[in-house]
Amino acid sequence: MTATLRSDAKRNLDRLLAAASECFAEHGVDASVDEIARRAGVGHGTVFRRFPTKEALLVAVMVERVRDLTRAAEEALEDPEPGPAFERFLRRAAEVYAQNRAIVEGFERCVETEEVGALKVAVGRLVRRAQHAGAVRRDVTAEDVMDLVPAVSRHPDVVLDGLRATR
Amino acid sequence: MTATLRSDAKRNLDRLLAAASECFAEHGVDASVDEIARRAGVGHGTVFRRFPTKEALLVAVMVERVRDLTRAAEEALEDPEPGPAFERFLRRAAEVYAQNRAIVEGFERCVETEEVGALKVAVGRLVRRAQHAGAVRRDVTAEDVMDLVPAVSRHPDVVLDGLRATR
DNA sequence: CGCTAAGCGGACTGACCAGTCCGCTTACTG
DNA sequence: CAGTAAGCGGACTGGTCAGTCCGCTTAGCG
Repeated sequence: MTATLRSDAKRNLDRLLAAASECFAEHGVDASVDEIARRAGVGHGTVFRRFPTKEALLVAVMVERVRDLTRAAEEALEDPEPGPAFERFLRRAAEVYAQNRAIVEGFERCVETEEVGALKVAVGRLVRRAQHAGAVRRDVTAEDVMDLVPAVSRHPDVVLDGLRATR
Repeated sequence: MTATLRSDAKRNLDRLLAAASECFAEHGVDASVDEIARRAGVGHGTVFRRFPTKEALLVAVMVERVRDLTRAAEEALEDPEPGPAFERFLRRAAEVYAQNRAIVEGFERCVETEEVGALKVAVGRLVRRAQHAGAVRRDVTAEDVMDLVPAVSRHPDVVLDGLRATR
């Protein structure tokens, strides 16, 4: 996929991705390319040599965050207790959300990537397993749960209680 | 406060507010002044004759929405059943939220107005009354509840269950 | 009606931003 | 170490936006 880069180019690319990740997290998807380039210590022409548009850079960064979450979900699946594992994952996702102003809009830009597909699969398993164990109400899907992440980040007790199996 | 306006000016102001309300609802706070003016059928110079900045126009519009909600909360307070009245108000607020892309950011711009103060008072009463009646858990405040409106709009059953008194 | 101040709208400005381009620099190859 | 392609950055473009200004229009008073 990526042809071999010259060593300086590789270093700049790494810095660029790190700077973009920070800027998007701090300022949301409206963070400007200029600011990202400045923080990375490169000219902004360099940004567009690596990514055709700002959008492509955003997606590249967000896909990384999605992978982080997928990994967290898969780890939770290895926990023998379905209910607590589910809850731990949700709290983790809420933390990520709280620390990244670009998450919601960034996600929307990624919905068609295979990475988001993988996340949905992992969360789906996590949810169904918890439902099977009687820890989570039956009428919610993985998408509902991911939808509720922002609410969990601000009011975990209320939302987690609401998600528990009724009766 | 407002000096008497010439009849044409009054008509334009009314149209302007209506157009702004629609545009902000549809496109969020980033709706452009040009589009608002176009929809109102006026030149955009007219916007700035009535409001010093776009921000001021936004606040004027949002304050109206806040008043609507305050009225709804006060009506709910007249319902003899605290629990259902609280729930009905929350669903109503969620509807308003769902139909207005500017609500969240618009609210932030109004937090210091007396109108938002009045809303908080009314919702506070509604919440405490429902808590007294055992219909709502004790550990939430009016602000928590208003915070949860977006979540209610998408997942009313989960969130309302979470808000009910436990045990 | 005629006078005038209130009102009007659109041309204009300056700030900002994504994306392009090109002359200079530098890491690697042989 | 020399040649060169890969890489670089910043000037430039075109578009959008909020906010200003001024010559024209018109509501409404006397």
